[in-house]
Amino acid sequence: MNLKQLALHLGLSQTTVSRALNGFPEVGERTRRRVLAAAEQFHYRPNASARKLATGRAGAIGVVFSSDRNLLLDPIFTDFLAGVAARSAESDTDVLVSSALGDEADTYRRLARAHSVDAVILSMPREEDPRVSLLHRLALPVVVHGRTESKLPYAHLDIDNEGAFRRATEMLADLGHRRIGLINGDTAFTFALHRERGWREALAARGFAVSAELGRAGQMTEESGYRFARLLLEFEAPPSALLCSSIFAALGAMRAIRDLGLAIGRDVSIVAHDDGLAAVRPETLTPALTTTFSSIRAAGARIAEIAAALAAGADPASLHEVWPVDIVFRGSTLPPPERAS
Amino acid sequence: MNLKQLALHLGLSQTTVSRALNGFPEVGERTRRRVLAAAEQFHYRPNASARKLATGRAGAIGVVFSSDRNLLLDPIFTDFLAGVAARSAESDTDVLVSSALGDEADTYRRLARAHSVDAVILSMPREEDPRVSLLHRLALPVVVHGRTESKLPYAHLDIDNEGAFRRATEMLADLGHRRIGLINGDTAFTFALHRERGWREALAARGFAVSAELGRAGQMTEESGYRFARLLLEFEAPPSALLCSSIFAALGAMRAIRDLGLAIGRDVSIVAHDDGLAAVRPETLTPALTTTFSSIRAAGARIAEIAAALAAGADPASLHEVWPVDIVFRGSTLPPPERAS
DNA sequence: TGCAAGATTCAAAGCGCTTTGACAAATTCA
DNA sequence: TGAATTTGTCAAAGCGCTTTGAATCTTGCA
Repeated sequence: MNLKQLALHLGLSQTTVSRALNGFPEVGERTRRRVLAAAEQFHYRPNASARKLATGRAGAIGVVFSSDRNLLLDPIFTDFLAGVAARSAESDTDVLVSSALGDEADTYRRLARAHSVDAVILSMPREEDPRVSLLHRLALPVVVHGRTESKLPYAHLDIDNEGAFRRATEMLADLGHRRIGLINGDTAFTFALHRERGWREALAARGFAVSAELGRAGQMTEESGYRFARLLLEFEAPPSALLCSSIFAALGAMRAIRDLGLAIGRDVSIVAHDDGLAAVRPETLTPALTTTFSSIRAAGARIAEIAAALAAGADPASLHEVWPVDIVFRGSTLPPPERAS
Repeated sequence: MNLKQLALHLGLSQTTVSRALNGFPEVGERTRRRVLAAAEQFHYRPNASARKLATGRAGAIGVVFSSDRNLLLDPIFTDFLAGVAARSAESDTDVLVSSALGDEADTYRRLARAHSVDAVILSMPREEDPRVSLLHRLALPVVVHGRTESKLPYAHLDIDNEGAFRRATEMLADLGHRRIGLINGDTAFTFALHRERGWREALAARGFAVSAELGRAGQMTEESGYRFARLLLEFEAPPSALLCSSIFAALGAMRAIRDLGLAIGRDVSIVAHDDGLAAVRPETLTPALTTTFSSIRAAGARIAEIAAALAAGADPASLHEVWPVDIVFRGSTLPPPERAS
């Protein structure tokens, strides 16, 4: 059943039916009701492609699997995407997921030139990210999940990674910790850079030595969490507390602590960033994990809204949000054990 | 730059340019080369919507976040989707991700009637899954990731869950284990049902009592793995080995074993199903985990191919695959400790 | 009652592409 | 050399929708 048939059936013009369906004001109330009823009855749905062609808008937003993480996939992406998809569904927008084969820039160019999407979501930005200016040149609106250095006005939503890790570090310092290790994501990415900065600043503010060797960055997997934690804890003067950039890394760090015959909390405190994944809940671990928490799913949902606004022509310069991050205090953080130092 | 402009520039008709670009045979070789060169030069890309409208095919496949797991998201979905997206990119097909708000059936109806996609991928099917017949009625080709009871011909790709868990159970039995627990996914889903069946059959084949209480099913999270393992291990006659349906559940089970002061492997053996996630690698754990392994990413890639074939009109009845599952023997499985029993 | 203003409705022109059926040019064959 | 093919190209007709600009029908008011 298409518009023509529906119009024919109703004895109306396609124009009127289209307008009635799309809520234009110049349609009589009686007529509108008739149209709506018939559309309902025949399960009429405008053909997506035809509508796109006529309006020029794709009615879709794009998400590109960045090649950076193409091999090493981040499980939190599911939650993020679920947030995006859920909110997009509400505004009847499609979500197009593309994988960048080879050059990621090509993928964006393809999306732009084929007019497949009205806006794209850019994940895991780097401090200097050429993608933002590329998209600007392509005139493809973008909302960045995170932040990047750019003079160009670009919409973004980020969480306060710096503040979160600063406060977490301060909290550990308040408990008496002097040597606080950081197990971070790859600092090529802005979020990791910000976290490192927060940690570094808090240490500096207290006058603690900021030794680079206490800050490690890499993949946020269980295994690398384990490896880094072991490395740090086997130092002459090991840290008495560890900050982990992901729950998976924290799992690895906890394993390392145990493997070394130490107790989590009592011997080595742990704070982890929690994105709110259902698969591993920090509050159910033993001991329950102190976390910096921010729901990545909620971020996805909000980003979908921003993308929709952008697609509708909103000014990117006005679409900036930085969400505060909660610290949830639990059993994995205790004062450091008594020591000579 | 659109087709018209390109044709104008070349002094050719739109027809010829279109045909040249799409590789039709009736275009002169010289002409074709000219057209291709110009298209390259001007970065011409056909407008996706226009092409869809003209051809009637959406050039996209759909993936629906099932409401079943909408709240409790599965991190392995990222890997699956990455596989789908990567392969789809090769065949220039879009991947549309939709979230089912409310009734999932509505989402499929919407996709079908708006002709947004040429085929859909159905994940986590149940034994009796109304979605398959719904999609059949909607004439929307479907490829099921897993299997379901249905008389209708439907394409699917599944892994041999039953065989995997049967062999894993047999392997444990061969090591001398008599009481083997199962920590499974929700048996409302076929994959979990099959795994349970494999476990059950192996036990029965050896003449071991198949006590229902040794088989537990629920979410595949760390927490529920912990809970179930604890429950089982606190029995009067606890299992000496545990089969876990996911690496996350295995992580929880390992924690439970340790919390009870037991040793993984020596006191309680563990086998887990490994989907190949990078975030948690069974071979790097202590002890390294014995697993049934099948890359969910590879499955996603192959499913994208099947979906493309379906979209191109292939007969679903001919598109069935069941992949064998490898068992990878590692340190977490040892003979059971000597006991009175 | 007559007419301007407002409320509805419509026919037709795109949107940018593919594809059909016709036509011209080049080639082959008798 | 002329007819019969084959090859290469084109104009035009859609695909199903939105939207413009004009036409028609109601009202309200003088």
